[in-house]
Amino acid sequence: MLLIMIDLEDLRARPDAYQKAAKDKGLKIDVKKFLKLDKERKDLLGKVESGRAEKNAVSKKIPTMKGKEKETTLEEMRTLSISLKEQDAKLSEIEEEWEMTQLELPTIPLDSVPIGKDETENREVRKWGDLPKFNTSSGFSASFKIKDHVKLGEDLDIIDIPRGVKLAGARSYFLKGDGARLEMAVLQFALDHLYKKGWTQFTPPYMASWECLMGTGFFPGAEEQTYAVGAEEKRGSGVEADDLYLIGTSEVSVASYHKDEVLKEEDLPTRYAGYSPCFRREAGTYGKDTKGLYRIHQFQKIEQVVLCKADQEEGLKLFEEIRTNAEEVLQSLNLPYRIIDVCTGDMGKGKVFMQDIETWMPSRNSYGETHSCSYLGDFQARRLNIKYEDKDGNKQFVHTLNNTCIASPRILIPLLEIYQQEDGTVTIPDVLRPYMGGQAVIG
RNA sequence: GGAGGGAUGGCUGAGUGGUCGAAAGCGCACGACUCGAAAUCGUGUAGACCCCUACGGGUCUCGAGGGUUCGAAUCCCUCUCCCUCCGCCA
Repeated sequence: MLLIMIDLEDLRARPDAYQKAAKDKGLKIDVKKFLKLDKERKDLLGKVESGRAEKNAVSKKIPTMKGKEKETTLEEMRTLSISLKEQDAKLSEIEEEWEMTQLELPTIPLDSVPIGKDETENREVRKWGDLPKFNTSSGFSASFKIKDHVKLGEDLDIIDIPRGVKLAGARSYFLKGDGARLEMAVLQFALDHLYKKGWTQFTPPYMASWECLMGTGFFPGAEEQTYAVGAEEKRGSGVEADDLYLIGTSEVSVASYHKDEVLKEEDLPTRYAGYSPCFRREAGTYGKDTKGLYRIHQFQKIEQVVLCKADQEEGLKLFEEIRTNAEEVLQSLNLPYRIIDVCTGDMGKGKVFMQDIETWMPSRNSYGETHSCSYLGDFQARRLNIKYEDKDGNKQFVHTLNNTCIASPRILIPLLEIYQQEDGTVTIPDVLRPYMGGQAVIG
């Protein structure tokens, strides 16, 4: 099955725009070289196809032939067959590279996206909420001794990192008692928030195939970041690996829900809320964010996944919608946050527009990423082969978007640290109390 | 884990080497009939890629990959998935 992951016509029409996008996103892609390969493929394909056409035509006539004519024709056909096979092999070789290169090609970001090489060039858009009073520019200094979430968790016996590490190695943890209950409460609160707005809740598979990881754009690229299941057992001779992978976000499963389907326009946009544990190897992050629950191998997340019409205006409207949903959750919890325009170098090859939400974390004395909102145009839809039929009966690729609604335990960092009291207890935010049997305090 | 059966177009389902990208039925679209509708009749109805201004033409696809053959839905090998029965089990 031939994979076409990009709008080839568009690429052929304006290669410079793609080359610029690649450069801005920091990708080592030579668009000219790809186009050369593309042409090579096309030329050879033409040859191979006309060869096959001839073969097919003659083959059709063979049953009507007799005697010597038949003998010589068969002999000729045997020779033709062999040379066709050689050409086929060469074509496959070219197509393999052609497909692999396509997988690396970027989408073109919106003009409004800041151009920059990494996260240091992301741009703050706006802030919401007042920073907690006990926090000053020098970090913790207040009328009482402030604790970070690790100390709070330890003292309250609601987070147990040492035992997590004992069982499963670095970046593992237990939530315990009210800590575990608080996590469930905040997750359930976020789910209900979406449910009230008509969103459809999903508990998806937590394992997904290579096609899903590739289709959502995580592969190639994030292999090192992904846990594979059954990797040692390669079977078959297909090009696709048939391992399963633990998902790093339910976006992988939920966006793949309609893989290879043609949807009806009136069914769009879909508003899907995926709940799942998320697994990340965090390879290559040794020494980074080693303390506490910020960067860990396993967490839980409610993710918003939207499929919509191939219309940028509508896409951006939905982008606002899903970002607002997340903001509303943070506002209900009264957690200060800011919105960040993610720059080209930090956004990933498939993204067209991306904003992060960062929530204030006293122990870091800074905002820390808690949400990531993305508009991917038809990037995922092409890879996943998800189309819709518009009013005129034309089939088009959908556009996809996604945003975190809430991710835990990272959100527990601001939650515990900001709501801590002088007596060492933690006040439970009003909106979460119904989910904890009316409980008001952890202490 | 043991034993069998299966995978064909939107669906049901025929097809065991060429006349098959594929019967028939259903569904759907258009047309005729009708005041209108139902029924009936007629016509059409997979996708991807390539060539072409267009008309049109070509290649590939019958779960996936490979093989045999001039020629494969059909024969051979490997894999995947689904179903039924038995066992086990949250």
